[in-house]
Amino acid sequence: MDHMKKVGSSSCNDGVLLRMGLNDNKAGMQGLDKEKINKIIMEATKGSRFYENELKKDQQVNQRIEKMMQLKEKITTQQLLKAQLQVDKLVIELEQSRNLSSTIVHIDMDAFYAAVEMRDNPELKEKPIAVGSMSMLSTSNYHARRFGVRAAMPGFIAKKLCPHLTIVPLNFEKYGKVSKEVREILTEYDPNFMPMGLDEAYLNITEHLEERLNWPEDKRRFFFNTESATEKDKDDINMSAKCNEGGYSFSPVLFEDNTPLMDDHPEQRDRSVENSVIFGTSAEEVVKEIRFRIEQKTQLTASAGIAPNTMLAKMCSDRNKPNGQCRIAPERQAVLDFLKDLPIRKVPGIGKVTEKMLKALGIVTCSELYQQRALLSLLFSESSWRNFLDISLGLGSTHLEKDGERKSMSTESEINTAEDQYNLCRELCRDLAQELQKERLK
DNA sequence: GCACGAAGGACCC
DNA sequence: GCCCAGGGTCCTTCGTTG
Repeated sequence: MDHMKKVGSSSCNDGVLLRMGLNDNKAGMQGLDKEKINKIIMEATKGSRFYENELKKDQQVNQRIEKMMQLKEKITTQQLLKAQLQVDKLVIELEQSRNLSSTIVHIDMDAFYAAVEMRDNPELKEKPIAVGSMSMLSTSNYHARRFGVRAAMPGFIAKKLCPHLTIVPLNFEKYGKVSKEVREILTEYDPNFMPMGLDEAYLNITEHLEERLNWPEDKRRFFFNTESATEKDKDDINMSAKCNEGGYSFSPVLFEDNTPLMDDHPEQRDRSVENSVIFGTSAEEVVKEIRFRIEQKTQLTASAGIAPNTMLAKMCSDRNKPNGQCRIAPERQAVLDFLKDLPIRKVPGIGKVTEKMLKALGIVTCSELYQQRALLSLLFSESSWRNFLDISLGLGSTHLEKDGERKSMSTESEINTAEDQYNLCRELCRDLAQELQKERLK
């Protein structure tokens, strides 16, 4: 009962702070004076309608937690043991179906809107800027993040945190154009890649990797745009090649101090061998190549994650932001090592509510999520606890599904030949098999 | 009691 | 001085209906 009261009473401050206060989950936001920032945010927000609403929502979450804790008190040792057996049986099945054969890449453009605006207006480069309006910001650059300014923060509060912040209005038309340029590159590596908004995408490069093994060097050679960019970029490429360690690898951060690649004289572009770089055949090399090409084409940097499934790839791309990449090797142990001390809040799909509910059960990291699997199966809905189990085992989807594709036949205009029909049937059967497996043959 | 769909919440960008 | 978006997916809950 004691901890229950704690949840209820401490919530007034902590809970609302958790809701409204700085979320330093984002890249470029570590080691800030959180207390000072939170004080400014709270002072600016207190008494507003928004604040009252957040207070109400926080109380609702507390009630949910209280209910959950009451339920937990009633669970007997026997029930828990039984649940443990059942869940562990499922764990064995899930382990057997673990698929490490796909190479999934998550590409994430660094501070996308802000980076585009900085590129197009060099005056903004050294300043803290955010893109959006006084009422809502969509993103901020890394200078601004040092002040605690981040996406989904109202501009007027950001101005209090950083009085000399420049707020640039949104220009979706421009971002759409840049996004298209990036997609043109991505489609060469996976024609079925899955864009997520303007600044993110998932690719399945499994097939590309196979084909690439037989490619001559020239097909893997790319040219630098200008002289000025050459030396530095070459160094960066070489350095990143050396930065491989254990299960995952990192490339150095070169965002803040990176000179932009100005393509002032394309006609003078030197396309000699010295001005080129050859990428290897590994997944890391492919992703370095993609990021290199994106930067050469758009003057913008991207971060990337390489892993056996989409969930891991996404978390991985977050590891070494900005302008970095990270790989989880396709081995069970590498996956589990990556997850070991990872806070559950880093997992896509776990937001502040779920975080708070799990924290009340003493669960903060993914390994704790695994340790409490039996309890979770008794407290949460089937789909929730199964999702928790997938997360703690590092399981996720290994094939990409494009919106609308497969789900509806009417949009398929290219089913002409018998071969098309055969292929479609095969795909549908494979999907059905996967879904049945997912549903445990319900 | 079940199936179904609407409504609302959590989460994402 | 301005005073916390909008659009999407997925899941849960709840009311309606036969």
